Amino acid sequence: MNDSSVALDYRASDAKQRDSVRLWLRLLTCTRIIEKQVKRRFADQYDITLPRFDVMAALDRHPEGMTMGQLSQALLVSNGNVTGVVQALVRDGYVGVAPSPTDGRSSIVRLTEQGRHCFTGLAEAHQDWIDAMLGGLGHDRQTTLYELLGTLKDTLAAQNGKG
Amino acid sequence: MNDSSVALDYRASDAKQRDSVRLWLRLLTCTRIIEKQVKRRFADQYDITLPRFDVMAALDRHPEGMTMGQLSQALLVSNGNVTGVVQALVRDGYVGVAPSPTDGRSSIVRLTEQGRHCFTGLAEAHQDWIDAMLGGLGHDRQTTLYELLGTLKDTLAAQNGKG
DNA sequence: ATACGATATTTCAAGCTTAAAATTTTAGGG
DNA sequence: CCCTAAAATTTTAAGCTTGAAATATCGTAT
Repeated sequence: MNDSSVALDYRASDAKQRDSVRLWLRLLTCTRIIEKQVKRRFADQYDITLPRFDVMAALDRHPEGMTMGQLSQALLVSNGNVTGVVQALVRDGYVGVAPSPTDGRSSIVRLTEQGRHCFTGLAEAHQDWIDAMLGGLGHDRQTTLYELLGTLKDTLAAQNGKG
Repeated sequence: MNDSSVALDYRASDAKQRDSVRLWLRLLTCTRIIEKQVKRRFADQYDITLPRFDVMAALDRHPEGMTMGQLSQALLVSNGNVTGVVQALVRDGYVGVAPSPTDGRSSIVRLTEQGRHCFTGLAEAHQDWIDAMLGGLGHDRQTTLYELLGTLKDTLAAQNGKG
């Protein structure tokens, strides 16, 4: 068992290693650990990948359907990426694609009945896993962490505008 | 510009969305934003990928060299993955591979002189970017966040042992 | 009507990622 | 020396990811 902070902490013994880099590495480590867990459990227990879950989650929130472009924007991934993931979900019967009635360029992607049913179970399991993984923090620390990450997200967004 | 928290926050309007899931989504969003920034800057300014930087960073900390297996362990990625990334770095002249003198199965990977020189610049830029991105938080909040993430990492590790 | 710029999507090439199978070498017992 | 189990690595197949190029369609100005 390798301690991931040590693993990812390049130049750990280097005094020049700046605090913010250490913070970043720790943020990255925590995220990767959780992501890996979730990914593995989805694969083991539901034979589904994280990107497919993400697409289904987005579609679940939009029963009216979404275009490829909307999906791409919502998930922060490229257009071409969405194409492949959606095609896989179509093959599996979880989503359906229909031409847009108003725009010949667009197609509307929707969960099928099977897809919606499947996703319900997926989402519930997902929430349980996350609850179990983060619950150990305790309510107060979770709240503080949530707020700090909110501040971080805001400062990042502010820089994004400027830079 | 899309607000990523909204984007990733599936069932944002659903009261059943649990607090820990919201926390997880925010953690994920922050990490992805920073990772994407760093990735893009490495690509634009140095024509290098994140995984290659990671390998070089690990090798920089081990001037004596590392085996493929050690690299794989240190970076938390698979064996086969390391093979490809190292091969790319060899092609670029940044690392060299030599057979292990003691174990015919193993090869020792090291930064070349060019690789070490290149990495110095990379690491400096990397630290500057992270500093700029996280610095806006302020020192106290950075410290608190660092500590909270440490606690999270510990509770995750504890579960890993049990689960 | 037609031409043009903008928009939506797909295709493509390159690269990262993993798990599983195959390969090679080591080390130890006959 | 041969056999075998374990260990290190590579290969392979499948999938995700991106950015750029190619298609197709829309809307509009002419």
